[in-house]
Amino acid sequence: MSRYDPASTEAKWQAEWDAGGVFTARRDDRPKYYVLEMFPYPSGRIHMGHVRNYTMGDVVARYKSSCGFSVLHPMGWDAFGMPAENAAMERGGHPKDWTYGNIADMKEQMKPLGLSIDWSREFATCDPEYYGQQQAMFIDMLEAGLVYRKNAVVNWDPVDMTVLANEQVIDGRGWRSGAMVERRELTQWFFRISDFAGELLEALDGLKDWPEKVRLMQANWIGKSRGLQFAFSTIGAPEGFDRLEVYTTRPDTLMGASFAAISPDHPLAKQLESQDPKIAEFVAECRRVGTSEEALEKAEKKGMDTGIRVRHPFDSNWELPVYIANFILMDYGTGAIFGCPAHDQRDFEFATKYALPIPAVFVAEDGETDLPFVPMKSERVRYVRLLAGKEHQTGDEAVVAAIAECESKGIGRGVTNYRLRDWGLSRQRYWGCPIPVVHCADCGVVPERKENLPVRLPDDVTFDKPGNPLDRHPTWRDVACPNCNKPARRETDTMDTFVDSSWYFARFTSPHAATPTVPAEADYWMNVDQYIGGIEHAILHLLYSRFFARAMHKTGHLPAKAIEPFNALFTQGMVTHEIYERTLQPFVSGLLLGGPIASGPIGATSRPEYLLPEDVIVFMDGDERKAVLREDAVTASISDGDLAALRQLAASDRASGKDIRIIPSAKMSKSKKNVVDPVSIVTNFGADTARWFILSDSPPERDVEWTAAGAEAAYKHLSRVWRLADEIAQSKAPTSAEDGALDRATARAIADVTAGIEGFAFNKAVAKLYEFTNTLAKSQAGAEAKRRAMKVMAQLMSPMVPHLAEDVWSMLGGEGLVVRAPWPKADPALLVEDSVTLPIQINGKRRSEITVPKDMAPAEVEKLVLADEDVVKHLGGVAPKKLIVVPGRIVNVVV
RNA sequence: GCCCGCGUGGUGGAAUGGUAGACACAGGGGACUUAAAAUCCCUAGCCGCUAGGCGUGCCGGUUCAAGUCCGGCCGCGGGCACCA
Repeated sequence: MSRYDPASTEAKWQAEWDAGGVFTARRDDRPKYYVLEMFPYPSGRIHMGHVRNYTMGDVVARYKSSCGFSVLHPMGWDAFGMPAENAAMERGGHPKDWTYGNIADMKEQMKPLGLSIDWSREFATCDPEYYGQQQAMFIDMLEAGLVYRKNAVVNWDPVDMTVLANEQVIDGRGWRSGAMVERRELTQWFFRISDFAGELLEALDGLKDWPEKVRLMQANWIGKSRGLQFAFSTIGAPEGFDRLEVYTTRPDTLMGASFAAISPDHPLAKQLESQDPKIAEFVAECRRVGTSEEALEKAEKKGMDTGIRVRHPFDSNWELPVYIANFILMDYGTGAIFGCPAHDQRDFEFATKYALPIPAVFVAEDGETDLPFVPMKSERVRYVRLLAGKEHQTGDEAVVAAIAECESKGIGRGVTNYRLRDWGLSRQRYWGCPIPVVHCADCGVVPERKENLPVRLPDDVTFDKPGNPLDRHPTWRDVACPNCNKPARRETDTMDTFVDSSWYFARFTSPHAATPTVPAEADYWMNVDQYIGGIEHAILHLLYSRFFARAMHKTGHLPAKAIEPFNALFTQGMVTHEIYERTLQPFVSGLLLGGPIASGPIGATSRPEYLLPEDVIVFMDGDERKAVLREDAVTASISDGDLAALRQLAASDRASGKDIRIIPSAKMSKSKKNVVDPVSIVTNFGADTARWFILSDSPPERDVEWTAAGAEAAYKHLSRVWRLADEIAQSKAPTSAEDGALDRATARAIADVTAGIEGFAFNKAVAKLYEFTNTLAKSQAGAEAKRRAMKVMAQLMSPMVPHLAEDVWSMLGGEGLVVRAPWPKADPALLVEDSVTLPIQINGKRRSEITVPKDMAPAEVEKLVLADEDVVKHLGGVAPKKLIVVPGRIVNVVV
């Protein structure tokens, strides 16, 4: 072989690794290291986001393996979910066939990437072997009181007669029927995650190796608040509603109360609804908004006076109206609030809209009172009545004082509240894990017997009409009660797919066991030492997994040490690409009369058309980047490099209105066609090029833009390393005076690349490898010194570009496979520099520099600085006021 | 609407509060070649002939010293509980 040829060598090395069982995880006496990337949904095609995710995990896995750890690096499939059902509805076929077909396709696409995955542990969440164990745990959790049933609202499509996911509701309408969506109550299963709210919040402090922002997002999501819960006494309310409980985080603003408001889902609202058609109409209108918080918050704030009044707790003569308002959430607090327009933006808008008073809470000595959102002129501001005479202080203190005062007067009590709601897991869909219970007229809800698990999804279902096919499958649905054996109905709801992904990491420790986990295996492998995935999972998936680990511990499926299952978390950025768009001309029959079309699109029927990156040629026209259709260039026999011809083609496109616009980079998406298929990159350049490019340039946590130029540059660099290794392997140069310098550069490279990998700064590790390559290529050292350096290069590159590393290693006669070689260590003696160059600033501006021995005393440095020619020139005879010497870093002369 | 993050040359980015722009892409110049590709070398933030000045989204502050810390804006992105 005389040139870099990934097409032939990559497959060869992969076969050698497989044959040697290099990546099979083993429980032994080495310390273990568990690396996990968030497992993929089997959509059918891998995309660059997957490549980035798995490459990062692979770097860590291979690096840790070289460092002497017994590494677990598994892969599986998050295989239940709506897309499979949608595919069945649109194209026919069965979700199962679609899903397993996609898994096979994706695995085939992933294999050539050369990932160090232990494929013997692979599973899909839709395997009965997996979801059967999930059902067993559900039953355990039911017995442990961690699951319960209650009513909850869903999006209901009244035309299709089916439940819709939030993403299937578009502008308040069902995505297929177009009908206005309604909210409807169903009895559903819930996990008691809110019981763990305090614990899940406090434990965040211990997650030192999680990104700060993820911990903050979770803390905000859990939303701990301290407030006052108290009851208004009501006037004119229906029987049983003589008190109205409200919760407020701002009891100090109680004197600013203007109205009370309840959620449309509040029991009082429901009671009124049945009595008053006008209220019924309003509540129905409120329910036409979707269930998502975003939809509720963005909707126009509306309310309706119920006619009921409540007495202010501080003054029984002070009456407040009770509204039903569409922005009050039933799930938070008591589903009822008091409105304080002077101190809450939303309440202010509401009060303004319905002409309600805006009472003051504070008063200044000169009589100035607080107006909504206008800073007060007076500095000393005191509360009115409640907390009377107290100066207005920071929020927390005032709240604590207000709660104390209210409690002392017998008005309510201080309570701690959480925003976190229980996790509703019921889904009215087929392609999910069946909830293993049976509904019996006599016995109620009865769990399925464990020996009957798994409750398998039936295969004979159709998707020709909307709704859940399990509901209309009598032989599956109608069963005998496991308790009394009388005819009963199986639960037809399935579990939220988040349940599947909340414990898969634990299942990987014993993927095919007859119990959910095996103690010895879970003890050895848990926790996940490094978890890697997208920031979009920062809240839900990670919070649910943290809850599930606790629930699994309570039910005996995980050891206590695993209740925080992910020791370290890394959230990677997205892969983006620029977008190529042009205006698709409407089809015009006949001749376009009247000569050339002047400019621009024709009429209103023009619409944008997106083009795949592979179908365009991008080039520079002066300072401007332009693009033409590759097919047009080929037709006109224009080569990629013929700029003049490309410019001319672009100009003629422009004249005819079919010029291609380049839109700045955005997340790769099918609809915008700005996707690059990893398979074609691997086919054309090899896996190592894809891996090298995706690791270079951008920091892993940030978005990376895929560019063809960048991919080619990566390939060129790898080719250069290959040639350099080839050259060095054949070199017979004698030892030289430069050998020592190269050894020092090698030590530096080991230290820097190791630091880059350890710190999850792969882009910096890559940059250091570029530097090391440049140094080695220029070095005049002897053959032996160069071979030493090049072998270290192979080892340092091995986690990132493992195939090329094996090539280089074998060319230089390295022993065995580099994948099995221990990570190189830098000789500390070679890392020490004896002298240091200090920049000299005068008033913060760099004017000169001096090179001094590393440990020179600051006083000595000062003398040299003041004697420096440039310093003397700049000072112009003026004595400096101050001289700051930061040893080893910088000198600043202040005049 | 609420919560979170990000903003540095033409581009991706580097920089324990201490020389802003490492490394790379694209660009410019050169060598090699009949020519091209490939490869190698040099160059390069902006303004200025130079001296020098200006520069990390904008405005202000702290400091001997600010991309980095603090306050206020602007712009872009992610999440919002039935998408995975």
